[in-house]
Order: sequence, then structure tokens, then C-alpha cells
Amino acid sequence: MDKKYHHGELKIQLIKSGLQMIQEDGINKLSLRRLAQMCNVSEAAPYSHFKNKEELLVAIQEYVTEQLQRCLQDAYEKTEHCNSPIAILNMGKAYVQFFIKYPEYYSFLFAQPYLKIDLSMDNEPNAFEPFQYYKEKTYTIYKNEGFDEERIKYGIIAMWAKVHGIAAIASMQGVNRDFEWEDVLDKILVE
Amino acid sequence: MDKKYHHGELKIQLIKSGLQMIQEDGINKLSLRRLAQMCNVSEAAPYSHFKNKEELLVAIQEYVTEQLQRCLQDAYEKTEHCNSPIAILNMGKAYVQFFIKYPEYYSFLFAQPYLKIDLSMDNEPNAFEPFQYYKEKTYTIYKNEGFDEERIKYGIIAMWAKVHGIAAIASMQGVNRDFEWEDVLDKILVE
DNA sequence: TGCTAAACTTAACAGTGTTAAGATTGGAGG
DNA sequence: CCTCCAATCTTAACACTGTTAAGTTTAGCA
Repeated sequence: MDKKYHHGELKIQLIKSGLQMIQEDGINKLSLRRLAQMCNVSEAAPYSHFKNKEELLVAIQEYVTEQLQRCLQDAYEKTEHCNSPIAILNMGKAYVQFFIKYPEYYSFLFAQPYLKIDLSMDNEPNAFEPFQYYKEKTYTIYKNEGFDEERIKYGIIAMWAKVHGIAAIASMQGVNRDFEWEDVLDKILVE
Repeated sequence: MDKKYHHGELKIQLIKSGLQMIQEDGINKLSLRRLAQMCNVSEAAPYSHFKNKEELLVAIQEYVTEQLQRCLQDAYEKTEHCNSPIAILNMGKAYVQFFIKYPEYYSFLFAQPYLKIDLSMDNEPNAFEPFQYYKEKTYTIYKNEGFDEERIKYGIIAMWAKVHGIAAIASMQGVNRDFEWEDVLDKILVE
């Protein structure tokens, strides 16, 4: 039954179970020992795959970031004419809906100090990917609309701030859970 | 020198020193024992003033919230004609600048699950005060401008989302520290 | 002055992250 | 097929954490 020395899939299982614990109890109650126990493994086993707890958290963060990235990409690619501003709106909606669906993910992702947000138009390799993706797509769309560089720059930041701000508010505990975010998003993001 | 049983000011000293530790090392490294040690007091002394760690964190949160509230109020009251939309802009700027000044405060305030954000126009007594204040002032200003209820409602949320989103981004680690937030705020918040 | 309740200390408990030392194992090379 | 090694996992310990119980000090009121 519980074969000792279970092999091959502990690393990804730690990431997935860790994320599940975060989703259920919040980041503060994530314990390496409980996590190891949940994976039917000794308390020191995680250290074969991660140097320390922080490295595991970074791995989970990357895992979540990929999910979020995929949501944005889907939203973009499923837009009829993906070079129209509608695509920007859809990416924004996808971003917010991601954190409405998983409220615990927001504070986990952004309260940890491991993310790099690159506001410039350079392509920093290690920066937060969903924002990089959004930035690139929005740039070409705005360019397509004939906006000048200055307006593009501020347009990107303004839109991202709105989207991120709504995500922050929506993911907060104690916020009205039955709030009609769909309407708000439509009205706010189109400006 | 180090008189035993130091009286009368331990509670506020715990809050202030705790906040200082958060500011220096982040919320994750705040330890009750180190904090007690820093206040020249035994490890169990804080429990005379707070039921547990969480209650101390709530107290610190209230302390920070008051500071932020005062910033908003100052910004509002120092505006020439405080019934003009300029006052809204100034409150927004004050909000963002608060978190640019104290980047650690953002994740401390909003990653903890103790805050209640009330998006309705009711006056929830226990809701996050700075937002309540902003909401009230903005309401009368928009009303003064002749906006209808629907537009006011979404206007308030839209503006707050932008402001809060910028604060979130600005307070992030790894974000360009020399970014010219003043310009961005002027361009974004006026729309 | 004496008493009481609040404020503090000491000592202990369980739980945490982390490391060192050793046990087990899959799989590559002879 | 066997051997051996590096990767993986275990056990045992360490220092640190939040928290509680029981006892000590002290300010301030009767």
C-alpha cells in the first residue's frame, strides 16, 4: 500500500498539494511538515527537491503564474479579431476572473516578494510573465489604433492598474461576494 | 537602567516596534519573541495586552489604517475647493504616495484577511475606513457635478480600482524604483 | 497601610524550518 | 546478471516559534 521511497512524482505533488493548502487555509498556514505528511513522506523529504521553503514557494508561484498566463492567452486568442481593443478588455476580464475564482491566489502571488513587475517597454526576461504578455499584446493593438508612444505607455499602465486593482479588491476577504463584477468590468474597462 | 516590570506603555510600544520590524524585514519575519526582546520584556509579556499574535497584527493594522486615513483627510482638506474633482485626484495621489513611502505596508495591510472592503453605498461601521472616507467625499463631489447614481457608483469603483492598483504595483518589490509616479498619476487619474 | 487586579516573569509544551548522517533504491556500466 | 553510484528518502536532532500555566511584582485604590 504505502510503499516506502515513493519515486518520481514527489516534486510536482509537493507543488500541487502546497497550492491546495494555500487555497484552503491561506499562505500563512502552509507548513512544510504538514505538507510532507499529506504527501505520505517524511518531514525532510522536500529538501531533496527544494533548498528551503522559499524555493518551494517560488516553484508554486511559478506554477500559478503559468495558469494565469494560460488564462490571459486563451482570452486573447479566443477573441474574434484579436487585434481589436476588445482583446484587451477580454484579457482584463480573464485576469480578474482568475482571482475571483481563486481568491487566495492573489495575496499569495503578490504578497511574496519574489515577483518582478517590469513597467518599461523592454523585454526583461525574468519579469512577471502575464504582465509582459499583456504589455506586448496591448502595445501592438494600441499601435494599430494609431496611438502615439506616450499615450500607449500610459494607456498600458492605466489599464493594468485598473484591472489589477479590481482583482485586488475582488480577491479581498470581506468584500461583497455577490457583487456583480461582470457589469463593473464592462463599464470600467472600456472607459 | 533596565527597570523590571516596565509599566504603562508596553502596548503601544509593541505596536510601534512591531510596525518597525514589518517595515524593515517584512511581515513574514515578525516574531513575537524577538519583538518582546526588542522591548526589553519577557517573551510572554505581550500576552498581557493581546490575546494572541493575530490580535497584535490587527492592532498594528488599525494603527497603519489611521495613518493612511489621516493622509487622505489631509489631502482632501488641503485642496483649494474641496468640492471639486481635484480633491478626488489629491486623495488618490496621497493614497499612492503613502505606499510608495512605505512599500512594506501594502502587503501587510491587504494580505492579512482582517480588512473589510464595503463596495456598497451603505455605511458599514467596521469597514476599511480610508475607503469609506474616499467613498463619501467622492459621492458628494460627483453629485455636485450632476452625475446620476449609476455613474457615481461605477465612477467611485473605477477610480478606487485605479488608485489601489497603482498603489499595489508601486509597492511591489522589483518594480522600477525610480519610476516617475507623479506623471503617471496625473495622466491616469484624470482620464 | 494593606489588598487586589493588572502587568510581568519563568518554565514548559507542541509545532515549525532546517541540517546531518545514514538507509534505500533505480538504473547505468562492467 | 551483478555492482556500484547518485538520487531519493528516513530518522534524529537543533534552534526557533506561538502559546499557556503558575507564580512574582507592583501600582493604585479602599
